[in-house]
Amino acid sequence: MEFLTRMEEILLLTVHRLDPQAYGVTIRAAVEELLGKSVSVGAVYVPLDRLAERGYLAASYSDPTPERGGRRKKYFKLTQEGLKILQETKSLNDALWENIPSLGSAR
Amino acid sequence: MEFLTRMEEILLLTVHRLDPQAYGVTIRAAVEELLGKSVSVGAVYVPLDRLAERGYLAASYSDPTPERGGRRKKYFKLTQEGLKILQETKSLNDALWENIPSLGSAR
DNA sequence: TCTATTTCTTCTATAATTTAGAACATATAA
DNA sequence: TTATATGTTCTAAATTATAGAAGAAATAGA
Repeated sequence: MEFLTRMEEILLLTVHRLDPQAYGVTIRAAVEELLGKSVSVGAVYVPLDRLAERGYLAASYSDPTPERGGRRKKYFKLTQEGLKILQETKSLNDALWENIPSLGSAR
Repeated sequence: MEFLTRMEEILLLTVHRLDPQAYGVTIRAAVEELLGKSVSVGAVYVPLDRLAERGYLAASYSDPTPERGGRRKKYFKLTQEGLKILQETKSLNDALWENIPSLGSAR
């Protein structure tokens, strides 16, 4: 099975969660909140574009909005392929963590 | 939070699961079974050594065994640090996948 | 108007990680 | 003493992640 890197998993899930408000800035903010640390612009935009190239995300540009600095945004959305790979990733995760009692959640 | 790459997660969990029989060959076989595909020697040994360098795994060499080709083995075991980072990884995973109902397991 | 400021994306160089597989070492079998 | 099996080490190449400068386009305010 072809598997996602961790950053790819994080980004796909974040896009899914933010839908339909997922674009660079909101995605980056959500990832920073999740990880509890700052993340560079490149650390988000570069892999996002790669995920789109691979067909896991579809990108579309919005019109500019009438706000100061309101440039057009590049919105991302999961494709069917993206959903599929996420499901496979979940299966892998479940298999990986199955029967690991001694690591009970330490949230 | 410092987080594990996916391969690191897979390897730490595999070592944990195989304990006390975790050495290169058994680890590689387990990973191949998990992923359902063949994995090169380097893809396993290189990151294993890095995990040991970082203190997440402890390595120790066994004596050779009286079998044809029975060379000494390099056994790996999780350290306290390794357990800790796995627990943190589990927390991250739980947070990531929380409230993603539409991706119900597709095992 | 024209300059400042804001929002957002693109670009690109570097670092880090993964991967493949050749090379090497050493054990028993024949 | 040569063949074969089991294991690890080494290293070059490919892939991925990261930082952050640069660029583009919008409104605000003088």
